Amino acid sequence: MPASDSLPTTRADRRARSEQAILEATRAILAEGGVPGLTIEGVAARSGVAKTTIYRRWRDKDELALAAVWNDLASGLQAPRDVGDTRAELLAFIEPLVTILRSTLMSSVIRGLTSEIAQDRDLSHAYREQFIEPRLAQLALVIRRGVERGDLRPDTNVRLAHEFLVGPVFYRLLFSGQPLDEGLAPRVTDAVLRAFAAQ
Amino acid sequence: MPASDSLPTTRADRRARSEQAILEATRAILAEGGVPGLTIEGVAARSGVAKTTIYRRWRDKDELALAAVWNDLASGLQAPRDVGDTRAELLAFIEPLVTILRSTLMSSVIRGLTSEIAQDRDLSHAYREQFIEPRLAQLALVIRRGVERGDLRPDTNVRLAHEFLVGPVFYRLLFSGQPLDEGLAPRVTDAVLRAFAAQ
Amino acid sequence: MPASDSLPTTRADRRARSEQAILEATRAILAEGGVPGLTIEGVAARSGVAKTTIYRRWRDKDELALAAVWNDLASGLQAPRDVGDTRAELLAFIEPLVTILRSTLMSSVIRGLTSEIAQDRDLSHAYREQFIEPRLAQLALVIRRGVERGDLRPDTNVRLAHEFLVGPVFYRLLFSGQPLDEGLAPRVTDAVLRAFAAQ
Amino acid sequence: MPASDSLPTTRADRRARSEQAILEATRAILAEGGVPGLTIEGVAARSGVAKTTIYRRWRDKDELALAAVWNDLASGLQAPRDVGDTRAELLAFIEPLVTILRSTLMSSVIRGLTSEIAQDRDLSHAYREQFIEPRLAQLALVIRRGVERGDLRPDTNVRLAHEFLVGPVFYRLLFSGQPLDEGLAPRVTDAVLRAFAAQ
DNA sequence: GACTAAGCGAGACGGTACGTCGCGTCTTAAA
DNA sequence: TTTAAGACGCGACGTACCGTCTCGCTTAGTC
Repeated sequence: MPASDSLPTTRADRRARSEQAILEATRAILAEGGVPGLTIEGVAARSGVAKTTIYRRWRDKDELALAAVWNDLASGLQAPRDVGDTRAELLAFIEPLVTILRSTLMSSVIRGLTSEIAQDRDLSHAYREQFIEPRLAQLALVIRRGVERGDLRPDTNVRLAHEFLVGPVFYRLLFSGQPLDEGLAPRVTDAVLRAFAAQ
Repeated sequence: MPASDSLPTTRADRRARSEQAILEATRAILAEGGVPGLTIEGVAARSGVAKTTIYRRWRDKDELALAAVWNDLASGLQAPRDVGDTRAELLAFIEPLVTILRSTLMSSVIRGLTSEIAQDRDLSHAYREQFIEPRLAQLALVIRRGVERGDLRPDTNVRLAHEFLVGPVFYRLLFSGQPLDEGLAPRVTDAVLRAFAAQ
Repeated sequence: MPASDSLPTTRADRRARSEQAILEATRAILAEGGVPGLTIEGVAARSGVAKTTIYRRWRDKDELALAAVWNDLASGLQAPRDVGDTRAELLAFIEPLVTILRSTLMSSVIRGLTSEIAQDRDLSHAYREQFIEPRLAQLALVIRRGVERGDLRPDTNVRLAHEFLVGPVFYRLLFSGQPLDEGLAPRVTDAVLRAFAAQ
Repeated sequence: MPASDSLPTTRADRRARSEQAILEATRAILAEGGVPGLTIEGVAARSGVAKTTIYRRWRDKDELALAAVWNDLASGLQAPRDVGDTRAELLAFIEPLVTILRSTLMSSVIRGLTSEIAQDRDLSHAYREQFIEPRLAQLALVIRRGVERGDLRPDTNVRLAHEFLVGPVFYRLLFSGQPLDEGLAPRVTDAVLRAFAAQ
């Protein structure tokens, strides 16, 4: 801070620094009390930032919470590479999601935000645009390769397949309370393979 | 002496009458503004009942909202009868759920309560106990008959099958925004039949 | 008649017994939390009596509190006997009041009731009628004897003298927080004697 | 920083403006219904201020009520000037108190607050510190001059004299209901003069 | 090198709803 | 008839956060 010329502190720098402070504080609070424990006032106090600074960047606490976990969420879900094995690729598609949702932070954030995502027009739109659509695109490639290999029916519906892959995962997370254990991804994958097998 | 059909006003009567007034007001408010628009104060004002009377019966607005739709939810989901046709019975299991969730009231309530169900220990416990477990029991009968008929694999896992049936439905409701159209139930049913087909 | 040898329980008995239970509970609660801690609901719970039974006898918690300490208050303040010494008789008039108000129970009750006595028409009327007037009558006798003995001026105003005797005591109790110590009564007495001395 | 003298709506300004609105509303409500009629919610509604803003400044309605009349109370009770006449100065000490307490507003406020002042540690402390002690200091000067003039005994106890002057006034206000008429101050003054006369 | 304006911290404010307390009324059922 | 039991409408409480709105300070980039 005093370091005269060490940190040139452009406006963008200041912006970035307070943004980082906010997101870190948000993650810390989320880890402690989940979405219900998250308040803008709390984030402001913890990050040493003014409430207005937070409101300048995010509309409400839901957007903030999503932003706080966005990187981890997005970066953990990469497109499966072509490994010549449809089952392996489907597994590579769904396994990371299960793993991420097993983490306390991410699971509690998703649990807490689901109602908002399901209700808020803007938030749901953003969620689909930025999260679901890219995932569908990833899955479409896997399925196309599976069809070409003769593993999957040519008319396999990508959306439906996606719903079968992730539906059970979210259902466990949100409703049934069944564990997101290591057997889940393979079992889901196998069921999908059978459901959409060629012939 | 019971004055035939006047108003005998026993304690239970008063209790029941204000309970009805509360639940009706709750449904009306839910229909208008969904769970976010539901406030205890609003219900009290609309039902002509004191706030305390509401708090005497339900811990918070989530329990109240669930109670308000409970009857419709539970009564709409009956065990499929044995009709000698596994596909028809699976359809009879999942179709009513899709239909119910298509209604504005029920879908907005479920959307709004999901986060609470997923986060609140008591509420999630109650939800599983009173809602999921009975449904699993219903499905178990259908699957047993399917196995006996040679339609389903003997080792068909009821929980997994249930997750495959309802997971896509809730995923549409909460995240993808895809419509709960008439084709959904049959498509889900067929996929499950293939995924767990005998042989 | 049927009650064989147990308790004949006439209606008056029941009435008296619950009244005693109420007053005892009231005193206990007053001793613990003073007038602010006194609630009708608390008294009902503690005495095992229904709220309605309390309301049948006393209009509100102020009347109840006053009733609960009434006996002690009234019985402690007897008319000074003629002992041939005006100073001794004035002392015998004011000393017991100071002593009573030194007790934790009585002082906290008076502190807590003062505003009600000062504001409520009925309560203030009852207080004057049942408490102040008898005391004035007691003091009038003392003063008349003092005048006859030549100790006090013949035109000594009883009300004014009374105000001088008790005013400082209540002022300490309510406002100044000065102790109601043993020197207070004599000092007040002497001042009054001088203020109204003959000649 | 100096802000000259225009209308720059500084933070202090906003603070002062809402404070004035609150105190005015408080006085109006007190005038109408006394302390029992005073509610924070009522003050908020009448002053157009949020409840929280009131709670930010005063702990409860008693502090608020006291604050609302504080100026009138304090400004009305000035130290008697040296006029070379002890009786006149004692009268100048006690007369304004009687006059103030004759006003409907002030008398009803004091009646309503007395129990709180007598019971609440903080409030009673504040009352003594800010109100009684300054008055004792005023009276001490009067008495010192009276002693120097040979009107009062050299060992005249200021606290006791104060209690004799104000005790009767408050006793009338709170308990006896006797009027605070114009004769009261002179009679109290004369009695005190006799009680503490030199020789 | 001085000036402008962006961005920020600070924090007061109006507001909504919360969940709680105790009031005093009322009705029923038991003694 | 009196009581206990207890549900109820009601008013107010004090609290938690919300999102908005200045206000000055600090500083970066422009003239």
